[in-house]
Amino acid sequence: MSSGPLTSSAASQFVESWGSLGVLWGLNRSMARIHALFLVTDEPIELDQVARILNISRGNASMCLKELRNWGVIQRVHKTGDRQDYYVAEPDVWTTFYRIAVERKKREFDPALHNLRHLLSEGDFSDSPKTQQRLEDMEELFSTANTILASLLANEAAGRKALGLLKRILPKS
Amino acid sequence: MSSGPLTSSAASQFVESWGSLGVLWGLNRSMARIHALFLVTDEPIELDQVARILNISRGNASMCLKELRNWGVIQRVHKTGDRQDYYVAEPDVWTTFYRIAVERKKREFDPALHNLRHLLSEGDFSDSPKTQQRLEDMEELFSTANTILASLLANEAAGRKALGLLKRILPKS
DNA sequence: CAAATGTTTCAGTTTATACTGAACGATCAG
DNA sequence: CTGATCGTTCAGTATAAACTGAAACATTTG
Repeated sequence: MSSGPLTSSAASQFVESWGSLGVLWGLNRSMARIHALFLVTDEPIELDQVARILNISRGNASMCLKELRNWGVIQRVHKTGDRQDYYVAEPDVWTTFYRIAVERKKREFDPALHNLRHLLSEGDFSDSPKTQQRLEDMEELFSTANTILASLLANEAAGRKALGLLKRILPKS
Repeated sequence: MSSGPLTSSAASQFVESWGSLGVLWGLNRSMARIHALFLVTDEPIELDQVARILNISRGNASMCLKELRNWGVIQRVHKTGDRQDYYVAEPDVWTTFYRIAVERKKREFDPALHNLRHLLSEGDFSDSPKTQQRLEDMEELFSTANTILASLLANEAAGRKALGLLKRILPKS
C-alpha cells in the first residue's frame, strides 16, 4: 500500500499541475491537489494518507476534505470493522463537473447579475445615457446567459442530455 | 468634472462589489474596480483620474489599464489637441464578455484538457482500471465541452448568433 | 536640444490568503 | 471509567499576490 509520494511520475505531475489550475477554478491549491489525487487513485484513502502523500498538515487536509465533500466531488466511505473515514472520488465524471459548474455559477455568475440589477434599480443615470444603455445591454445579456445556464444546470440528467444535443447541433451553425 | 470619489453612491457600491467579484473572474481587485468604473462612466477617463477616483497608485493603474487593454475590454482614445491618453469601456457589451470568455477558456479550460490528454498518453494505469476509466470519461466530457465552447467562441458574430439560438431551444428541452 | 509632461517599470512593502500544528472534542475498546 | 485513536478547530505563521512610489523612459513642444 503506497503512502509515500505517488507511484507514477505522470500521476504526480498531474496532481501538481491540476493544483496550480485549481486556483482558476475557485479551489485553493491544496483542495485541487487533493481532488487530483483522488482522481488518479482507485482505492479509498484516509486523511492521514492524504496529508502524508501530499506533504500537507492534517489540519489542512481535514478542512479541504470537508470542503470537497461540500462540493460533492468526493465521498466518504467506510470499511467494515474499521472506524476510520475513507474517501473516494465521485465515480461519475459528469456528476463531478456538473457540481463544480453549479457551484461556480452560484459564486461567480449569480452575484454579478444580482449586482447589475441592483445598480439598475437604485442608480440614477439620467445624465449618463451611454452608461444607462450599456447597463441595460449587460442586464439583457446576463439574463439570457442565466436562462441558458439555468436550463443546463436544472438537474443532472437534463444537463447531460442538453450537452449531447448541443454537441450535435452547434458545430453546424 | 468629477475626479473625487464617485458621484452616485449606487455607482460606487457597484465598483466595489464588482471588484470583489473580479477575483472569481480571473481579474485582480484593482482591474475589476477599474473596469467597473469604466462601465458606469460616459466620458473618457485618463490614468490620473482613475488613480485618484479609486485611491490607487498611478503605477498600479497603469499596469491594470494595460492589462484591461490586452483583454480588449477597454480602449484607448484621444482628444484632439491633448496628448494625454484617455480610456473608455468597449462600447459593445457582447464584445466585452465575448473577450472575457475567450480569455477564460484559454486560461482555465485549455490547460486542463491538455493536462488530461498528457496524463492519458504518458501514464500507465494498467493496474488502476477505475482511474483509467475515469480519466477516459473525463477526456471525453472535456472534448465535448471543448467542441461546444470552440463553436460558441469561434468568432463574435457566430457566438452572438448561437446565444440567441440557445435561448430559443434550450428551455424547452 | 532642453524642459515639460505623460507613461511604464520594478524593487520593496503591504495585504490577503492559505497552511500549520498544537489543543480540543468525540468515539470506541478494554 | 480510562486510555487510545481519529477528526476538527483555530490562533498564529508562512507564502503568494497585489500594490506603492520613485526612478527611468518616451514623447512632445518651444
